[in-house]
Amino acid sequence: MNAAAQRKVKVATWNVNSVKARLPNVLSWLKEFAPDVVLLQEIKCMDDGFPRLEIEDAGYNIATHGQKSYNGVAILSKSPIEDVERRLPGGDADEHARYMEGTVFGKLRVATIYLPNGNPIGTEKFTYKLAWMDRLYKHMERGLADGEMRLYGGDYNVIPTDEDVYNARAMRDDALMQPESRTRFRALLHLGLTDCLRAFNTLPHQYSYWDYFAGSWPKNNGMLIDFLLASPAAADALVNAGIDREPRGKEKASDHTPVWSELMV
DNA sequence: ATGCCAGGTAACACCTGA
Repeated sequence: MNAAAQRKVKVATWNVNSVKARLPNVLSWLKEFAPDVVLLQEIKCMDDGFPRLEIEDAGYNIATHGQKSYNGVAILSKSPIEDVERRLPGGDADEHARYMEGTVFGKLRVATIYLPNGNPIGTEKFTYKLAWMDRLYKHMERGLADGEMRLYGGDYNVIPTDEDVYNARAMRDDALMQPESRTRFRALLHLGLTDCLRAFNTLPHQYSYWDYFAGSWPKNNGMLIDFLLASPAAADALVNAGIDREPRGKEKASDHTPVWSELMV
């Protein structure tokens, strides 16, 4: 346990599906939910297109790893963001902006992850997903060796079990459900990581994503694909976790909603 | 079985997403 715990820090991960299109939603959520650290995915803009001034005015420091049109990740923090690293090692030809990490509150190492979707299966997209997960495994294995407090948050694009989706049968050929994807996700946990949500909520059918079409949100036809994974030191400091469904019900909502946890740092 | 909606880019159509 962290005997010197001093401050409760609320960390959230949220795939916003374009930070520009979502700016009013993001700003109102930052004000209402008041997270200390936010891990964003799918900002869908380059670094110089990020709405930096508006989010700084809300009280956050910002680090971005942007890309034109697709992907892109960011870290927001009420503390300075130190020692930022923007590449997931091992993919020399990989130009996708899907990973970034930095240190917040002087001691908590956080990563924002936009794991490849991988559909359709049987194509190079699925091969890329699996290779990316293997790279993530190796990087986490190295990172966890120092025993520090780490949180790996993001859109993992994996449905871990059939109880994490509204209709497993309808999704059985989806890349998010394949044994190869699930095995690799479990392998990350077997490194010693704790799924923050599941430390506090073991109910089935807890969702973080709902399709835009076919009335998925009002019918609660969702899936759980966004996670905060804690290193042992961070897991020891956890005090709460959950899913904030409010943003998904707003006008012009992202198809994902924030997953959050609180820990003593 | 299905990208049914949404965003970006570009250009009035196509790509990507999960």
